[in-house]
Amino acid sequence: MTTANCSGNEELDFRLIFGEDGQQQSLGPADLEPDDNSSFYIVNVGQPQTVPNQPIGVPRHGPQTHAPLVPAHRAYDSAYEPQGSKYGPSVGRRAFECPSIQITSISPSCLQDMEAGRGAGREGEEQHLSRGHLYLPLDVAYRDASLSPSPCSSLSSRSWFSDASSCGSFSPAFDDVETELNEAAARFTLGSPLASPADEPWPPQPGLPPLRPPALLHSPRASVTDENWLSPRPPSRPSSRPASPCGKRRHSSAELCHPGPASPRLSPAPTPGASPRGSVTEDSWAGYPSVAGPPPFHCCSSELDVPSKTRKTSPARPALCSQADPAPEDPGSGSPSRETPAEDPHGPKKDGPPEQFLSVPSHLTWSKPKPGHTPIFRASSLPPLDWPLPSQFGQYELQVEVHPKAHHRAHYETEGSRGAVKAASGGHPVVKLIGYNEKPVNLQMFIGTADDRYLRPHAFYQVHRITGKTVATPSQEIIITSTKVLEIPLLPENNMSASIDCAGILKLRNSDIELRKGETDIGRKNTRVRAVFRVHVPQPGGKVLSLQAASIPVSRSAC
DNA sequence: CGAGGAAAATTC
DNA sequence: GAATTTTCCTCG
Repeated sequence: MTTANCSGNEELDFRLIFGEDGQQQSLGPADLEPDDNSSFYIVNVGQPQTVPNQPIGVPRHGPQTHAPLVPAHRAYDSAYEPQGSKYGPSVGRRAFECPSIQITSISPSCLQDMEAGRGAGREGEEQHLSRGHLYLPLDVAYRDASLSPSPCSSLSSRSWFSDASSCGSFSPAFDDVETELNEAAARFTLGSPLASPADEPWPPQPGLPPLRPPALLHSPRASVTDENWLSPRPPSRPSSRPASPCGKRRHSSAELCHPGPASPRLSPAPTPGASPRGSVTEDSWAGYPSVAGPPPFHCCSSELDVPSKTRKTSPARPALCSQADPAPEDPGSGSPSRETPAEDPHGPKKDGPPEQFLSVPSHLTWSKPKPGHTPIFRASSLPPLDWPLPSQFGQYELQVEVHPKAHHRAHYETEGSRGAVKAASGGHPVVKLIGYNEKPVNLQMFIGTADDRYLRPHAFYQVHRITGKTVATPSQEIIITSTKVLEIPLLPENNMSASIDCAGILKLRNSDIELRKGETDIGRKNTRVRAVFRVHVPQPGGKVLSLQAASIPVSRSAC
């Protein structure tokens, strides 16, 4: 059957192959290209693509336009795939909650069954998933078991699957860069909450490899969206402290996006019955259905499965607001990957988010940049935020010229902003793109883990856009696979350099994030973060060169 | 708004 | 009970 071996953290060996006859076949890099004649596919390998950073002024279109706002991070869980899913039906990218590879051998008849089972409870699904399917329930327990809390960088639960290096086996397939890299990722990243099967044609469009039938991808349960963001937060701190920030005098900027009292992003949702967890985490964001309207919050959740561990304080939690700030400024910098609800026709649908399968974190397969890998992507298919990228490639280099101070106190939603991250020198961090000076490009920034082995969006922290007279650098917030990303223009006239004086750090409550379905990291003592910068440099042929640079670790992000 | 500090609440 | 996390208060 399907086998996914994770030997140690360093070595990950995937052997997932099954033919129609049920015989195991070996899967090699070359096998990454789905064969129409074969009925097996690897689903949800990799992460949803983020939208490429396009030159300022150029509106982005793409996968990331869905508007879910959730705390960033977890790219792996963010189901997200190139918009339009031209590669096939969109499967919730979060098809799998845990790292795994699902191989499915689907026959036409089988598809029907599955289709029938779609929408049914898990039980029903399991029935349909027989041979050739590795079915991994999303049960939280599953992840917990593997969870290895590692305070510092949230390697924690994920450490088991380990470092990217472990995925070497798949890497080769992507060595061919621009050619197949994106396609492969797109094809194998089937799960995308954004595009629900319902919206996507099935079978896949002609010419495209058949993908897993919607049924397999669909989770009977609430979509990621519902479960996370939309869910109201469980009341916590019954006692003296009022639950949510609502009653408090201070509100985070996030509130701007939130209609209600709840904080903008993570605050509890007002709607009763919603899931207790709803946090702004990445999961939730990604799953947030695109609603017309800027604020991708979710105020209501259908998710009933409420973790026992909940915070009593806030009745509901506000969803992360991707565009809390419309970012009036820098209109021209159209962010490619903006996940504005309105922009994402394929945004996550409530009905669509598949969560019944454990997803295979992208890092599993592409954790670390490999020497031979070319960080060139199609503009329409940018690498996920947790995808390792080099800081330098050829003549280009993204460099953090001035690093932030080693210490910064992040603010909670319940507090006012604590200002932008500063540099040790007293100024602000400075990032520069070397080797390119042709036209403006967007510099993306998000808060990542301090984990040296696996840099990815931090589950407990989000970048926070600072505005005001003290801020000279224009910026705008976008949400990419549930991670808040700040976009700052790098202009030729400024030597493609930018002073990051507009980025603060928002601390999400541990309880909110940890309760998130699928979340395995723990927040306690996980207080080190890094500012991660990315830039997508336009290349001939509609491709972009993606570079990434991270700052030194910043600790005590929360006080 | 941006900080710094401290009390209150949680966790371990 | 100690360590941490969160929230509340104050001040400039």
